[in-house]
Amino acid sequence: MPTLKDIAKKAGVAPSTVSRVINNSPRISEQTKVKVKKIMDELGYHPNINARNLVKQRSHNLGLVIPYSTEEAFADPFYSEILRAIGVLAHSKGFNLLLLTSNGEVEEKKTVLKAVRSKQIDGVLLLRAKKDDQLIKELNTINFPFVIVGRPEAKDKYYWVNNDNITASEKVVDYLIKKGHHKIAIILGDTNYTVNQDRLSGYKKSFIKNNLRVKEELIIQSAKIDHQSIYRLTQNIIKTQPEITAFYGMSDIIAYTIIQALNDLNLKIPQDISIIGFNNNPMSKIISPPLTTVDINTYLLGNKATELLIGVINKKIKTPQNTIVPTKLVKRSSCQKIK
Amino acid sequence: MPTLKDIAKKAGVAPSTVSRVINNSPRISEQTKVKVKKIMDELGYHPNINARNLVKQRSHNLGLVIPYSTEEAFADPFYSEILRAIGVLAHSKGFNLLLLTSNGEVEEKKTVLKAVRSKQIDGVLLLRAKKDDQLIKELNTINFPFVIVGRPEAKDKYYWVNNDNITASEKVVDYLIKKGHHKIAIILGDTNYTVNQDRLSGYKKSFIKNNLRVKEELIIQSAKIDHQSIYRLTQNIIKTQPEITAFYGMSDIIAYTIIQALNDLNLKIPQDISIIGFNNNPMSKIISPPLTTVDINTYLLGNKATELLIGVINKKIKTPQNTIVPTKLVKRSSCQKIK
DNA sequence: CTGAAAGCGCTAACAG
DNA sequence: CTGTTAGCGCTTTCAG
Repeated sequence: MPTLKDIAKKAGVAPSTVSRVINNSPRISEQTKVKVKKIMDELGYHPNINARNLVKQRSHNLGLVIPYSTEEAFADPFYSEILRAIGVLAHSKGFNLLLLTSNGEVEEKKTVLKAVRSKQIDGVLLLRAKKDDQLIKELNTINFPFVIVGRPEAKDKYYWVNNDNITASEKVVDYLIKKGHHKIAIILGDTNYTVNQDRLSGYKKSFIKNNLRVKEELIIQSAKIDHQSIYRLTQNIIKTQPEITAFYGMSDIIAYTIIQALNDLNLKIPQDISIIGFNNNPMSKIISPPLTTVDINTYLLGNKATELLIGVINKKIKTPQNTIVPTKLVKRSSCQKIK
Repeated sequence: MPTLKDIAKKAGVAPSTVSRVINNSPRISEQTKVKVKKIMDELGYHPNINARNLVKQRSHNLGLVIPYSTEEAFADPFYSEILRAIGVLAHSKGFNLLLLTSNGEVEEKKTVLKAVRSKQIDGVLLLRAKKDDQLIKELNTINFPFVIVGRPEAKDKYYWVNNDNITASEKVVDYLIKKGHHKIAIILGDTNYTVNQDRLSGYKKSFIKNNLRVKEELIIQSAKIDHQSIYRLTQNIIKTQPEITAFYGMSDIIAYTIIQALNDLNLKIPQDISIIGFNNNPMSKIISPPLTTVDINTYLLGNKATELLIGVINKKIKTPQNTIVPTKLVKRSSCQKIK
């Protein structure tokens, strides 16, 4: 494998000249540029990226933090989709993606900080925001570029991209209420995640706005959101509170399980009970009945976050800012009017 | 940010000693090791990975090639799941994952080879195998470590991990035939991918073995496997050939769409038509009716492939070999006996 | 426009 | 067991 020096020697120029050709420096004659390029092609030369990173102190890698790879979380198509969006933009801007996987909060922090300190990445994309997030705090104190997909607690201290989950969730419930539903059960995951907090706030806001009482017994929080847990919770609550007319799942994945749990009790959707989800996974239009849900524009979320991060890395963007990606209620046939 | 030299100076030892401490060299006294480590902690030292990579000519990064990020492909939970498996093992062995995304065959090859030649990765994991695969050939001629998840055309030239798709597919069809189905439509994607070739072979083998004629008009191949395409194809074929009693989708994702397309024609699954899929996505047990499918053990597929690749990288494994991961027919309620 | 030379931060002989 | 030293392959002043 030839090095820059080999090229220089063969071309009869100095290494610095070759370097200038590689980096497309303007102060170089067209003639030598062509000559050097030809020899690079001949010898099949490719710059060693580690050498470059070492002197430039820059890796052109973006670190990607996905919630600890529990089976459930990772299986959510939300991550596939946002990964795709991030990948496309990063690639077009000359950045690679480094997946920072881990299986626990402590290990996650370690893994990320190691990549940061060892200069393996130029910035971090955090695909989640939670209460009292140690990783966020640490990255902030060392002043390392990072962007959060989600809402951090300190809204104007960080760079972030998010939906307006509160309003979107409020509209979901407005929609159900307008259809005559008053007993709406909501099932959500760990409220340490701000996304769950916000969607719950929206739920409550709608009730209050519509002069209805928020019934705590209809709010089902569960740290575990695997299939089995949700399945059981759903069946329990519908048995103890058969007056429920609608279920609101905090993600489409959760909604799917709710549907199955109810079907297995011989309840028909939407005739007996209405269901609504959140995220608009590709699957949601396919299942039966097609699921009414909120499109959160996952692709744009990833795209904007990546753009923002690259801006911060390149110091084009210097003050904390955020982008709100619009959402849209997608009405399908899993909800029905109550007489 | 302190460097190795800073540590050496402060500790009053040579740089090489510090290096030995970092690399856990045995020929070093416990005493100095403790002393140096203390100072590393004090100054918050972390080795610069680019410098290390440069001298070691090793990056400890695994390149990951996912089929061109078309919306459809990436949304398949198969990729989330295998990514998780790969991530877990890679991480435990001290490797990071570099996502090599692209949007087209030519660009893909470029992206991967650039990462290879610039020494950014130590090995490549290919999550697909296709006919006349240029990337595979190129990686092979430059003798770069890579492992294929899938069956390459030249079976004993490469390192690969796969299911026995032919046999598994044959058993799928055996199962349907045993239930009395003779008119079984199969819907599959691009047959340039060996996975599709194999699953089709299995389909044919079963028919022949059972002394039934393979009807070409029941084999529906489509390069595009997005929702809309499959939906239309399904409705077309059932209209033109209403004698079909079962559909076999080459992936669960395809099967979901088939179900919807048939439901929309007021056909009941499994009463009117039986459906079977392949892959056993997490969703498949949740939808209604729960889908009969083949569990391909995605996690093990990823795990074995990663293990193999790391073995090749570390030169523990030197001759082409392959692993077959077992599959299992998962019987659920989307298939029914014909009278 | 081009060259010489120093150095990014680390490892690996080789000596001792 | 530890120190000295010469690079790994590239970029970047500084001269010219």
